[in-house]
Amino acid sequence: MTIDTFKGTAASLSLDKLRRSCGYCAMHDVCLPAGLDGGDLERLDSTVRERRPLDRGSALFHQGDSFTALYVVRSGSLKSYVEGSDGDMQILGFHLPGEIMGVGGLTNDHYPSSVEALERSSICELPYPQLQAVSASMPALHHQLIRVISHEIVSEQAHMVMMGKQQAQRRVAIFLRSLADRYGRLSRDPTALTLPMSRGDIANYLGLVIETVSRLFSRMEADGILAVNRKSVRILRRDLLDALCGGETES
Amino acid sequence: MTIDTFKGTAASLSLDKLRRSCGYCAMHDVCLPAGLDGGDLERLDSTVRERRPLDRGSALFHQGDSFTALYVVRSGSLKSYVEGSDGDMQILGFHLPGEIMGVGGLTNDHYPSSVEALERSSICELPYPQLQAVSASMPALHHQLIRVISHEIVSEQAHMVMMGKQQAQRRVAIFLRSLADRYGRLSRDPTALTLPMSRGDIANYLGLVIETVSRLFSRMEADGILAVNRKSVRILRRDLLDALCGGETES
DNA sequence: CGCATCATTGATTTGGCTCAAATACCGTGG
DNA sequence: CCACGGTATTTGAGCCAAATCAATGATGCG
Repeated sequence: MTIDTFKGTAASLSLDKLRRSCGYCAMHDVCLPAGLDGGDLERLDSTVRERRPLDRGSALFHQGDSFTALYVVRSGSLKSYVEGSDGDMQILGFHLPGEIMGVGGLTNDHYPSSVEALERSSICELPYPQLQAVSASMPALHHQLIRVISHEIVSEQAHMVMMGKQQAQRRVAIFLRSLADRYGRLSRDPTALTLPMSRGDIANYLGLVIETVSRLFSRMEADGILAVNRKSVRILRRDLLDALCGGETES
Repeated sequence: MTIDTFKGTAASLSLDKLRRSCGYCAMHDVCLPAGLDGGDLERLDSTVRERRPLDRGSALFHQGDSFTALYVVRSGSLKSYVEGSDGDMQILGFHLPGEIMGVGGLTNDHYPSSVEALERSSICELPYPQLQAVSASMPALHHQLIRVISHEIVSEQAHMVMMGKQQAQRRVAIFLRSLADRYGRLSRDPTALTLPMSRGDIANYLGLVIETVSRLFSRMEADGILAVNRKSVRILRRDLLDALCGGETES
């Protein structure tokens, strides 16, 4: 392997570590380290731990667990949600590679929501004490952390706009567009979506019922906007999709 | 004045300044400086500027303005909202004394929402470059800032739960309870609310129409839960109000 | 005092929910 | 490989909570 030529010794372990490092991660520039340079990147790397992959349906943490770390999706996808005492749940968001999870826990000592894998997913763990220690002497990381947290706020606000008064079809359209754009940023084909979440999850997230989502998928397919097949959705007419989204700005 | 005994000279200016300082501010322990000790507090103070009061209806900043500062309500109240290109607006939140505004701007260089005074209000301005400089050498402030931003996320999530699938009456009940609790934290009477915002603002914020809010106020009055008179709302039966809110946790 | 805005109340409509059923899909075990 | 049971999804019919439409009443301001 060519990598060995400049990082010669102690083969498998260090190679493995390198492969897992932020600098070589495919998410590099859409993730927390975006904008950090070499030295800083290494110091951040030293605080990142990789957890063993989560299987579909298993939890990264639960609402009420004590806050210990922030997490970033490395691969796969997850959902975060809160559960009321009466057992109803509300999905707050879906997390794709490069996206951060657990920021709600920073303000208390407990996570205010749960996060669960939608498919087998790998996760980078950033134990908060270490992250704090490192960022104390690294203004760029510190600022980047604040930016990432603030970005969460803006995304949530976009979601609130959608939940506020938009029609069901527009909600679905905005959801698909947002997903397509996030796929695009990950250099995946933004017209060929593979929805990792169930119809029920989508409906819950959008404040609709499952039947409505299903009907709207069918309708948009009949209108030639989508080709829907189970979990795979192909966007045939992005222009029409955008039209359905109306004048709203997207996340 | 007793204050002069330990901060003797240069009468009016420094007294004025003192009166405006975080240490003497009534919001002290519900605001950004909560938990900071003497020395740190003074250094924070040096970055705080007080803007001249905003009149009802005037804007603190507009969506799209370039980001320069965070703001904290000192007195009065404000609303933040976004406007779609088609002119529709969605209110994202109301801001009472001690609460922070503008955090959405941290992730971009522009504020993603507008903020407007609901009544004559005074505001503390925290120019971000200075705040950044000061917090770089003050881990406690830095952490506090992150906590405050994270708190915004959690509040928004609570709002999303409400917007998700709650009945209209529950939304109104949760809104009133949240306001009452925030009044309480400000040591105001949490049973005697003075709503600084219009019915239209409330309706918009809750994802309802104005008529529905009006009807529900009337209904809750008929049920003996509230006494409503224009902008003043007295909570007569907090227990019944809580019951309407259901098993949901509040912000 | 008169105008303009805000709020309340009533009548009617409707988008999305609920209830109900059929269909497709998936993993499992024979 | 195929049959089977369970789950997820789609589709249909009717209903309901809240929206819309329409006045009327109250408040505050110039």
